[in-house]
Amino acid sequence: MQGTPKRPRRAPTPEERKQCPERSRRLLLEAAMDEFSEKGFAGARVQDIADRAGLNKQLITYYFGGKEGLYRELGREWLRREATFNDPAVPFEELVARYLREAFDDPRGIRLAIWQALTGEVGDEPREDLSDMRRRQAAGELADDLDPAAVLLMCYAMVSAPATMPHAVRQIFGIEPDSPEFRERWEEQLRRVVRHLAA
Amino acid sequence: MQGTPKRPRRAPTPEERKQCPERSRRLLLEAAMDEFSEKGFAGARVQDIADRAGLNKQLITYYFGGKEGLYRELGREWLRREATFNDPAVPFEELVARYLREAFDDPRGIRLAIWQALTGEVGDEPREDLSDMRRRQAAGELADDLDPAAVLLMCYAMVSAPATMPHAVRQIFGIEPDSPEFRERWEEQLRRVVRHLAA
DNA sequence: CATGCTCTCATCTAATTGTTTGACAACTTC
DNA sequence: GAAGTTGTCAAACAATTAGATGAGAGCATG
Repeated sequence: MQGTPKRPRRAPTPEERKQCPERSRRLLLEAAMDEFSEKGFAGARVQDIADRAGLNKQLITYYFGGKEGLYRELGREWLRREATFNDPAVPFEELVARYLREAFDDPRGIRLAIWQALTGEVGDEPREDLSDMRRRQAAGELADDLDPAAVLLMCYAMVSAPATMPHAVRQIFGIEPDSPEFRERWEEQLRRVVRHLAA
Repeated sequence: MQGTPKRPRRAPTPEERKQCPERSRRLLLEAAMDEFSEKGFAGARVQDIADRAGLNKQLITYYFGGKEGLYRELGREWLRREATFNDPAVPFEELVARYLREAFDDPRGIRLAIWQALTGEVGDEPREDLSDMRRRQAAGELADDLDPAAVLLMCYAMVSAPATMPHAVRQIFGIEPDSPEFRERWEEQLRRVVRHLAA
């Protein structure tokens, strides 16, 4: 127990030290999104999150009250972003394609959602509004014999598929789920299927 | 450190003690399937698995070499079962419906697979055989403009959807994913969609 | 420049958890 | 029935990990 007399701590980049509080919070959230979406809540390590953010892990307790608080905050944040989609003016096929591209570009949100679903967490999201789907059906964008709710769920499932079952993609297609080839092929097929559901 | 002098251990049901080795293995595998499919590898506790099996947790090491060994064995076992499906004689719509019922009756396999996918485990399953799908397409069970591989993946996704996104089911349908109402409704819609993909 | 507040860090602590150890019962074989 | 093997268990162990503690910088305000 010899006391290394506390080295004066090397400068933590003084100029970017100034506006730290908000910056640190942001860094932690970003790092947490990476870790949690990759390994889930149980699998993620606060040490890894802190390392990734380049900060001390105690800050997780300081800012979010601990690992779980950080996780919850992440969920809340994602929910806020989620809400801002669905443009009634754009055709359904295009809407789905947009969602898909978003999912390809950053699968973390979907992965996080799946993890939450698997671990049985119950976020109290409001009941989904189906009136837009019904309108599209009435406008002929969707066959009359189909249930708008079911179609919506199927679209979710298909958009998420590359993230939730990458192994199946490899097995069936023989290519990597995140390769440009697959992206293109999957989007095209998704569009065709949507068209089939209109006829 | 007073030695409780080892109570003679209450009888572990002597008659069913006889054929234990295989029985214990089986019990552990079954319990492990429950736990792992419910909480994933990181979330599952060997203690819980042992409790559920009514056995001592040390037996997990004894039989499977530890938690991870048990997990792997489970994956291998599932793969064996998976292989025995796909009857070329039965129409595609019916095939999908069967898969779906299987998934509803015991979602553990699907949940386990999703968990493995999420944690990025790479089981080296062989390349999926698409010749049957192509045959069906040629026979008119599938529209010509669709990619058989894509349709197959979509079916997987739709069958798994209730397990992978129960939250979405509640949000969109407003009912429980495992309720008979939903089961029925989802199967019917799945059938209709498959029919749409044939036209 | 002293004082106080905010942000940050290194270290310690307590709890959890997978695995090891050693003992002992059941069954088999001789 | 003695000896050895196999199956089972309880308790100890070692590693991991989330959170607590306390101290020290940065920066504002008096």
